[in-house]
Amino acid sequence: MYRTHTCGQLRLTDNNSTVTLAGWVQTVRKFGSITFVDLRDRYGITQLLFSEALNTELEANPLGREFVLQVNGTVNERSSKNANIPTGDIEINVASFKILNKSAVPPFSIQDDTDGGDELRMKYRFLDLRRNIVKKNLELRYAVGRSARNYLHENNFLDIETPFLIKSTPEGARDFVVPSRMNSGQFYALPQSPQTFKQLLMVSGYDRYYQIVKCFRDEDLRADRQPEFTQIDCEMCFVEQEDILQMFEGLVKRIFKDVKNIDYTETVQRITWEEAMWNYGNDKPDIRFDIKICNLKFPAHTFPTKENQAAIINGVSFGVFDDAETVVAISIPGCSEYTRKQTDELTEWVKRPQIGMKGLVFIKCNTDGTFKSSVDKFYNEEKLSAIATAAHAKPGDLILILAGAEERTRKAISDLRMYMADKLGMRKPTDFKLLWVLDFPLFEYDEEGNRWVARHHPFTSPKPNQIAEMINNNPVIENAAEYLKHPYANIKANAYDMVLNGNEIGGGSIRIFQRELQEKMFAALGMDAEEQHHKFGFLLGAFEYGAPPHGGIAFGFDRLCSILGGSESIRDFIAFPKNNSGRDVMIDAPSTIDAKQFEELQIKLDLK
RNA sequence: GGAUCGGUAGUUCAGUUGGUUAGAAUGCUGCCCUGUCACGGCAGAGGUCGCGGGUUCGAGUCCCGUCCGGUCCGCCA
Repeated sequence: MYRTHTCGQLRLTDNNSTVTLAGWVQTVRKFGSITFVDLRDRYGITQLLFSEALNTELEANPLGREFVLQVNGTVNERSSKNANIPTGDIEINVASFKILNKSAVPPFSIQDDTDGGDELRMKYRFLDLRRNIVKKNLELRYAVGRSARNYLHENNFLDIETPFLIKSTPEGARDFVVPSRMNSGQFYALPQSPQTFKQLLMVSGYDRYYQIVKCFRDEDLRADRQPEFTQIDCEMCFVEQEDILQMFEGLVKRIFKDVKNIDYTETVQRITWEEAMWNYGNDKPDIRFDIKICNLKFPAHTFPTKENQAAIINGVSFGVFDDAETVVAISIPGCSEYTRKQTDELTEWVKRPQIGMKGLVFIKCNTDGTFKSSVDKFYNEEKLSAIATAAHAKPGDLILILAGAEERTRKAISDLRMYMADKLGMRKPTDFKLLWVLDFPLFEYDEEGNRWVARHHPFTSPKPNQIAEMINNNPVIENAAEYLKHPYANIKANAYDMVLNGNEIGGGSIRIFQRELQEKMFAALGMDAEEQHHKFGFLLGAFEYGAPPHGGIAFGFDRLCSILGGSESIRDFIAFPKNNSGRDVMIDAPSTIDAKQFEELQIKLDLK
């Protein structure tokens, strides 16, 4: 037997018992003829005492960091206790020991505050995973998965596996492709999601399906994006949007309870996509802090249901605003005393190429009720006061105003809003605020191809009252400049995103289940009948055989874990992640394959 | 495809206006130490300054190219 207890197990109540422990040497502290060793395993650290009697043997078999050690000895109460660790009251008085394996000196320290950089930690990920902090993240991941499975199981969902080797249908993201040896010249694709399979399962009558499943997308990476990632993928029959929202609000609340012991009892807020863009400039707003955009001016077509406040800024000859398509403002609480240096810094920030603004207008709403702005030359006290009122600014606030082209400016004010909130500590990682974003546009206009593309995916149904509008209109865009006047531009999707603290953690839709509508959708995306048949004939065919109304949702499992764990990066919640260029630096993948493999695949490499 | 920051000892980093023998901390090695737990003390080893080219009397430092890594934009139905 290698061990009787783990290194996190023994307490004062075990005093005087004889035990055997096995683990890794964390540290060796030598004091002349006695030596302390911290022995570590997954469960904790236990201090070992090698007394004088073992000194000779220890000198003949010196211990180093990360050696695998087995010891036999007696549990003793310590003379000086360590309150920082659960086993701190006791130590093992070692009677005999055995080095089970030696270790090379690790290239970085195996501690919470390691001296290792990211690159090194990834190269030696198997050592990095020994660190408590990474282990905690993987434990959290397991807890989230287990909680989700319990909830879905209790609600009668069935976990069904779907294939990884499937057909390439590059509608959205690029597919990873896999050559087939037995089908020369042909390729499988790895699934971007099990979308069509779960819909076919609905046709088969498995009315509640889920799967915690790997998905693959051959796109560029980010801190929160990996080429292979995991989704909690769900689908249900005989449901409307409201049923889905209820069910999966419940799932996330359950995860909060099980994993973070948070009672998220309030109803999850809901806003439309249009409101999100209007108020936050973003379709996944962080609503933990109450800063909303004031629209001083914007193109009338952008948010047709709202009126803008252009009257306030008009009437003076200020070219920056007059020439801009959009003028937007946010009011930052308590920042009216910003110095010239601080406002200059903000101006520099919005002028960075990634934000791309030409400048920043600010109005300081002084606590004495006066105003001081960077546009005093153009706007008198009365005008500034009107702007402040429109922006819901209070005395002591700092109003930041951006002007420019609609899309860029709206994104910039959204980024600025987040930047200021970060700066002011308004985005606490321990606060959690959920939000449903509803009523997305069904289509987006692709300028390059002068055609419609599906905003969510081509299986998403339009709002029920707009189905006729979709079927009865010709999707062809005849006047590219006025594409917004096309009936399709106003069709809303029966789709929903769940947003947590400014991150999209899940998204889904009620699906199309009628063949005619699905064909119309494919046609709208520019697919002729032949292409439809080639790519999605199996689905259209299945819709002929009693397809029930259905819908679903998929949650980004890695991202959800990282947010619950309070981290920006999903990499620390994945045991073996890829780096920024999609490489696994530990096993050095991807790599070339040998000539024999090419031969078997009947593939000749001809790199450009 | 693009922007930006970085690459100096095993590791994390500093390195001034281009100027003597490139430093610190930590780790590592050796010696000392019977109550430490970030143990302590003394001594020591350890460097192709990512790579290639250029400017210069002289380059870690300036310029060009390139490779690698981080972050972001595009992209991610």
